[in-house]
Amino acid sequence: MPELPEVETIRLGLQKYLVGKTIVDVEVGLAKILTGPSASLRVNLQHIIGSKIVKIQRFGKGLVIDLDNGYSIAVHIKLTGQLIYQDSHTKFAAKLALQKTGGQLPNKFTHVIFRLSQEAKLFYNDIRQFGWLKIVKTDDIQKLPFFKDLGPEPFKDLTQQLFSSIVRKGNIPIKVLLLDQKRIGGIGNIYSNDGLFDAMIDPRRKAKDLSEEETKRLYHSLLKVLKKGLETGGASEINFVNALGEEGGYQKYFLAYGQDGKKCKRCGSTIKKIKLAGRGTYFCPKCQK
DNA sequence: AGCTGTACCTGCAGGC
DNA sequence: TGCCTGCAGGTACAGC
Repeated sequence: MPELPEVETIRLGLQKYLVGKTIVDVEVGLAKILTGPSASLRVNLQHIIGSKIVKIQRFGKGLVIDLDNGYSIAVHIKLTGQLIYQDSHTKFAAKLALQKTGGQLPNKFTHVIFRLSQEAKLFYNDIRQFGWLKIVKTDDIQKLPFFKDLGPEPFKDLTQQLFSSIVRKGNIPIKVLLLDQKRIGGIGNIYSNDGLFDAMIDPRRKAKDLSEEETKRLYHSLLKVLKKGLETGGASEINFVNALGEEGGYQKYFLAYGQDGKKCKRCGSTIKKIKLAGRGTYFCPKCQK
């Protein structure tokens, strides 16, 4: 599931390949995916066609493609969105990871195609159509609903002290708190499960009941699993691929996520699966206290 | 205000 | 084989 490490992996790829390219044309297959200030798609596209890509930013699980004319394209890939870059040199890599869809781009899940300078293309694919792309003035990015309320995020402004104060205020299970993007930005179901496993903390415990020492341990465990996710290029459990269409490797290192019925890597007892706030939650009932 | 439950979608696994 | 059901999870929003 795309979380901070997965979205950052995409950002790094886009940063490498998109910066300096000009948007020549845009083809939209599913209108609800790409929106902008106007109700007219044609008017919205006028804000980006002919402009040059200058920078790719990430805020939590959101991406922002900045253009040289004061406009940006904000992107949220949600669960199954993919941003895949292709030019004459990169085609082959993308083909490998897209065998499920016949190894072709575009495919039936391609909803937007950006035609770029130098014969390059950027495809937005999304099986479940939950994701979105929004054309917006660069100055207004932080006014968008998702970005406006985004909490501090690991490796940026989330210090250990800040994390502690957020946890102390949480009158909800610690796992549910970790998933709340308004409190902390960038963590999703995989890394919350694995972080809690690494910190040996029961996901059901009320956040404010954690001791200072446990909170500190959890902070470092979260950074540890997120770092592993970054190093391995993200988790490709469902549909995640990087900007070249290649899968990541973190799924080989899952500690607790998706491990129900398997042996706990630490104590050997069985990993259990429960539901917490409607989400699959995996933990070791023996060593997560 | 803050929390919970559900909608948004589609593919896929499992049961019969 | 094929139909049906439930499940997967990030965010937005209705409702308590």
